[in-house]
Amino acid sequence: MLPAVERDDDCDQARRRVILAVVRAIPAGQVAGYGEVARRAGLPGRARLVARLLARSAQSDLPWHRVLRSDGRIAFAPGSPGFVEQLRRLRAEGLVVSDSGRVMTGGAPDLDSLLWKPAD
DNA sequence: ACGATGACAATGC
DNA sequence: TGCATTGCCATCG
Repeated sequence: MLPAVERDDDCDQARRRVILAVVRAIPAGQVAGYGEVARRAGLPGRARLVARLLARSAQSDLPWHRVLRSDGRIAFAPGSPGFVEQLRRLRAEGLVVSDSGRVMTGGAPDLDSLLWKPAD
């Protein structure tokens, strides 16, 4: 049987696991915001937690570069190593990113705009 | 306990 | 678009 009581640590680990799963679920060529990831993970308002987590966990299969700030820009300071790397990875996936770090999604391919698209 | 900090977000100008 | 302000959460010294 499972332990009668889950340690607080296990709870945190569960959160991490879900967040990473959400990030891994972002399709190549698409992006998501920190807050968006947090919400999908069932942790509304914990955008900064997502950021902290991504900073710590560097798994090879983790598409951390697809996570952007809510304004659609790379979170790293322009010119910083992380910025350069993320920019490189995003462009490698076919995304159009300005040198300033802004990702051009070609409108707003979020759920709403997709669901409202009349016909095409 | 308390203030500073950070891969953030929402709002207003 | 860009910048400043405020709110939030988790760590750290």
